[in-house]
Amino acid sequence: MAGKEQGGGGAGQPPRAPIPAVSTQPPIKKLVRQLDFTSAAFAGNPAMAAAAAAVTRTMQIRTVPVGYPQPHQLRAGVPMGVPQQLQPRGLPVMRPHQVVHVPLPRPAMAVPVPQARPGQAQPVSRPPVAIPLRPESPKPRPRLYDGKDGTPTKKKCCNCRHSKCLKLYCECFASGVYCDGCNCTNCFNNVENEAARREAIDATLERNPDAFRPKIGSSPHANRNNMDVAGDLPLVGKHNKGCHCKKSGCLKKYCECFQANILCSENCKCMDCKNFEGSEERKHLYLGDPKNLVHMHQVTNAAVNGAIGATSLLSPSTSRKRKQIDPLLDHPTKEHVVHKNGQLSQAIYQKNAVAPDGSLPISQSAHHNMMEPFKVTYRPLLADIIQPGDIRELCKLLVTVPREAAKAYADNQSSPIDQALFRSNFTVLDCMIAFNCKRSFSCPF
DNA sequence: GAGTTTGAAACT
DNA sequence: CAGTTTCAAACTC
Repeated sequence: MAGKEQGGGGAGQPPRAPIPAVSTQPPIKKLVRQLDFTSAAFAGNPAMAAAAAAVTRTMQIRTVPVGYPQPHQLRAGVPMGVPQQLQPRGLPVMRPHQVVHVPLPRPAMAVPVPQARPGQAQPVSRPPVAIPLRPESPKPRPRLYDGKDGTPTKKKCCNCRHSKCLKLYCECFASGVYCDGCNCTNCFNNVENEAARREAIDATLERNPDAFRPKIGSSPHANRNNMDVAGDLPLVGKHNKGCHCKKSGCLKKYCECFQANILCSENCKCMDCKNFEGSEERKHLYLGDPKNLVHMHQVTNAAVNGAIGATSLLSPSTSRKRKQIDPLLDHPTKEHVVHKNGQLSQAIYQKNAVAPDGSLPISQSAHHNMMEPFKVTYRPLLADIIQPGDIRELCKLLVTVPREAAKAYADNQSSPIDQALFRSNFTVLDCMIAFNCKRSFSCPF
């Protein structure tokens, strides 16, 4: 009701507290020993330097810290919304290009950020995440599925008529952006109506503290290696609330899961769902329309790059939705399937496994009350980018060039320590390569 | 572009 | 929490 929506405390608020100290991103965590491919050891060998640089880039990709969206994903550095634990009644605040440490309940995505108010304690129980605030508008939270071609696009224009663009019906409002150039009527989602907007935000948050959070969160079960059978694509994250589709089969954009290019999960309460791993309908949908494949690739690229949340890249995911229990595995509840801490035993991983039909490895999850145990497979992050042939070429390069370089280096009277370091670097590197070559590559070092 | 369908959000 | 209504996007023609 309108009265209820007016209930917030927007007007007359005390001045906002200053934004916490400008942050810098924490140092990138090194997952493996960082190899110094830029060292002088390669200075005289362009080919080697190039190969080393390529490997270094690969390693850097792997070492993007969890919870840090890429800069382009932070176009949605939105000042609207959320961390209720921090700011139950948070309001949008625009500050020019500032970065704020914000405790996030879920370390996955760029989340609209309310600014702290004076007198409100800043909980410290959650790791801070740097989120830039921008001056002009609340920018939308990352939407991975904006463009019809899958390209993450600038925000949509709404066509609201009755909601004043102050309800979640309005995509702009829901995304945390002012309406700008929209086709809406009687719009209150603008600077001129900031007070009303604040109240609406308050009311919305009152109804649902997570209202402005990304709907597609990083699933604790999400698996970066979860590849789509039909589209040969990773399907990361899952809808936090799940969809409730009845007629669309979850294969139309009415379905928020489908729209976000994720599979329905156990969170969903949909009927006649066809948006699950292995679904023939879904497979045909994508295979039949190359544009959809492009869409999925583009969306996926954004997701893998962190828009959905890096954590989704690190843990197994729910990707397959099934409504029957695997008779071979009689787990009565999902708790038996999904570990409480979202982790799965390493034992159930099958590295580089391939589905029986020759398709890419699939991950499985369950649905609703009828769960199927995970049979998660593992795939390297770049498995579909770097092909085995590429690896072999790289291996050749890394075998031959270093030998020559090592010889030249040794001949150049380098110190034993330098030589040892030089060799040790390639031992680690070679192990990585050998792993990616499915152990078909014998380490020459 | 108008009308219909759909499902999320809002409401009771 | 479940059922109903409202709403706007997605879809169809």
